[in-house]
Amino acid sequence: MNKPRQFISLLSRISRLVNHDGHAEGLKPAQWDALRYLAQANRFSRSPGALTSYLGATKGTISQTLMSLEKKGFVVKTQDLHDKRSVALELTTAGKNLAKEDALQPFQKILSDLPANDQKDITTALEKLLLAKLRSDGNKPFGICNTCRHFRKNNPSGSPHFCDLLKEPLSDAGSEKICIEQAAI
Amino acid sequence: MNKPRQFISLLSRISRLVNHDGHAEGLKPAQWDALRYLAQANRFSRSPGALTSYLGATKGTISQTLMSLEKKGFVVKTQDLHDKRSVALELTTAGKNLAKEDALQPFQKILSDLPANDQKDITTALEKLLLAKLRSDGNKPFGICNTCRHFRKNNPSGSPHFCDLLKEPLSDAGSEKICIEQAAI
DNA sequence: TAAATAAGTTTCGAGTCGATACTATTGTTA
DNA sequence: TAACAATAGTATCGACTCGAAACTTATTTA
Repeated sequence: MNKPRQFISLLSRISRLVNHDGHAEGLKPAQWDALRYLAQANRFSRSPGALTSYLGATKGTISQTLMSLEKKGFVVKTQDLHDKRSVALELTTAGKNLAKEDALQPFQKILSDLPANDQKDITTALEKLLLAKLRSDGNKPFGICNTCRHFRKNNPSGSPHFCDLLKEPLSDAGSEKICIEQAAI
Repeated sequence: MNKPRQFISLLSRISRLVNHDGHAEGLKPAQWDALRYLAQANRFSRSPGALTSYLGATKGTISQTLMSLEKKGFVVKTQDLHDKRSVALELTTAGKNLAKEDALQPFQKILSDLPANDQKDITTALEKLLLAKLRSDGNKPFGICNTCRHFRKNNPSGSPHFCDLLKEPLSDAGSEKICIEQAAI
């Protein structure tokens, strides 16, 4: 069997299993993806547009998914004060609790049951593959705030940290979250 | 950011990108999955039931997917002679040609552009993860025929190889294919 | 200020997917 | 061997997915 075909097979089979596990707790895979994102994204990144870009979907699809999550009581929408076109998304308490019971927990368990160096190798491999694909597609990486070139640690006045791009203060917790503007140093 | 969440994020994001690429050439991801499988499966494994088990879907869903592929002219169904309940699936010439232009080719290119040892590490990692998950879910591995405990190489009389489970001769090409009965040695 | 752009929503059509019910055929068992 | 169970698939339902395209408001830009 030739190597190329093997890689594609592996990738598609794993994706399928991931997708399959995404049917849990009455949600669909896409809804879990949105919930997971909203639980991890910082306040600059919790909008339908950011979610659209993160998930690589179209605006219409995201709109539908958010509508479902809102109807189920996991998400609330509020209008942005500065830009009246924009919508700010927030998880409800129920949404936050559900996000903790992630549908992909079984997969997490699989990993945890493997030897420690396998765990590390697998995570590293997935990271490399994801970044290469994102770069190739020209998509934003959506990395962690405090790994960004605009992150300024320990700003003396006020909040502990600072975003030099958005000119906004950052809390300790906030700087651990996913940001749509994150760019490698 | 805690490690567990990171792994789940990586996994779900990659799955999503894979799924996204699966919308190509007028087919859907599930249809590509079926096409890819049929292009690789040996004759004992080209049935709706085997495909159902391989893809971890329900019989109804597979029935629908196959109906689409049949209507598009990529698959033909024939009734099994021995068991009149069973259906044998075969790719048409168009189906075989399409399978060569796999929708996940872009992903393959991503991998090929990485350093050789990264390619190997990533493939190995995916293999480990997939096998661990399949084992945990109690699913069949659907491995390659000639890596099976029932594979007998170079049977003297007639065809070059032999399956000791199904008591059937195996060609060289056939023994390179995916089999539903494959079991680790 | 008019035109372009951007953020979201709405609608459409084909497909997905789990669940359930159903048909036909084959195996088992009493 | 007749009755029952198991197996291979199909059909239908409802909620959802997803790309595409049309459409509404806002906000920029020229």
